[in-house]
Amino acid sequence: MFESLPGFRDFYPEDYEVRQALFQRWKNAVESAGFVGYDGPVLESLDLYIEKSGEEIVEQLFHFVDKGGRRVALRPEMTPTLGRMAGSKANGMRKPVKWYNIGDHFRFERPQKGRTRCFTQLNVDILGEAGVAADAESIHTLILVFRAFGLTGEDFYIRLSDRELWSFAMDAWGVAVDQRGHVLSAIDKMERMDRDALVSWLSEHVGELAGVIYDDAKVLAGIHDLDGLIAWGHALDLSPEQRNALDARMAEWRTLIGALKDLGCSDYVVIDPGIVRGLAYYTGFVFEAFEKRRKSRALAGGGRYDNLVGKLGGPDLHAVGWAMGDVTMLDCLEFCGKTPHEAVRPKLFMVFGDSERPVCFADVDALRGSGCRVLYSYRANAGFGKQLKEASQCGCSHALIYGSDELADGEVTVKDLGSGSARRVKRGELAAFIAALDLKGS
RNA sequence: GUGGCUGUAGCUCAGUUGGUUAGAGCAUCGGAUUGUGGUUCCGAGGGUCGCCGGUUCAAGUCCGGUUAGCCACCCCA
Repeated sequence: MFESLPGFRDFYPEDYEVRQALFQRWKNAVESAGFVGYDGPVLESLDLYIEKSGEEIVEQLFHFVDKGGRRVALRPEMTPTLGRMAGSKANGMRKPVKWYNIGDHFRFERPQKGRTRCFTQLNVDILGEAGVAADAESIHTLILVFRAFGLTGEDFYIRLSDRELWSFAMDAWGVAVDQRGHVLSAIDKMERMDRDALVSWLSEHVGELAGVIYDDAKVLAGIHDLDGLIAWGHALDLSPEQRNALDARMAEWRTLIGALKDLGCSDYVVIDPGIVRGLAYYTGFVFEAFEKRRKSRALAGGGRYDNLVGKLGGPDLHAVGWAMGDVTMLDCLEFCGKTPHEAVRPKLFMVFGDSERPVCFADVDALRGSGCRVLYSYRANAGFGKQLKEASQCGCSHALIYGSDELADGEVTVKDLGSGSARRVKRGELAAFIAALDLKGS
């Protein structure tokens, strides 16, 4: 027998049902915030990704040369496609643009916990708004998504940071522009590496500044409140122009935190400059969501990327957005006992004798036509007992019994397979009766 | 890319210092059960013991390689 490729998953019905329920709640939650869906190609030009992340990422992509000689790649993330699509129509679109996508992404890496080679992501982005109103709504929407699964502040939290703060810090330290990426990745590693190892790694790029940077960065990363950030800013050694810019940024911080508070996000958001995110294209506020009771991969991550669309050749377009993966999210929901399931609908099983078959089949057609789920046995001349057994095994909620007694009165017996209770219903009223059944599901 | 652990039925797993024809539970299928299911009982099907090679009279068991899965590292969209 063939097996699935490494890192690719089969979804048998039990898993498929959960997966669809996940997508449904994603969709409902983000649409409630006014986002509309879009999609793009799964296969894109390899250069689209190289443009954004550099040649070295090629080794992590599923890429090949197509029969037309084009270098192409399966999409590893949605943002470049979004940037390309939005960029080409940006001038004609009413702002803000609020789009979401649920789609498969591919990454050729070694599979492990929370990571596969094909994963589904929810991407939620706001384009065309420079102000922090967009950042606030982006974060609020992320929280809406978590809450749509019944998760609370006991289950998850969001760490909020700002790359601009780090830029001011690097101004004060005197870090050269072309070394700033290294400093950011050093900050990203601070939680995992000790001082000696990190300082020695960082000193290869910034020389003897490394020790000062590490110690100052540790201070900033340890600040978790707005007043602390402002006080930290006051102590920075900056030029008058930079001072004005920092003051303006702190005002934006204040606005953002205020908006998040008013939107009911305070219980979930914690200021945490230690988050910087690995991607090169982020420019401002960045955030990541984590489980609260367990160490795990980030459940979602995002931030502002104001330069990406322009870099891809489009007009300058402000942007903020985030992505959430299906693998880590389902893992989290299972841990929290909140695995989603689709709404329970009545599932009917037709039970009939051979001579009642024509009448029964007419109702099968009619009920299916009105949207009911209707099953029946393929077995010929099976007794009512056999058919009811099959009904139970199929997970049906109700059996519709077409017996000669019932049909003589123009009725059928509707039997609730959960409680065992039964009642007669006129054939003509079946669809309405079924529609009125209220099944309590999870 | 590096390392650790693990591969026996659809699933979860037994399988003794190497020794007849590799087992159990669950699941599946059939029957008991021809107008009322779930329970119970009986029966059946289902295996290249991941794969290749080696040692041995003899390998599911020991050795080497390989492959896959899980986990950690690396890296992170």
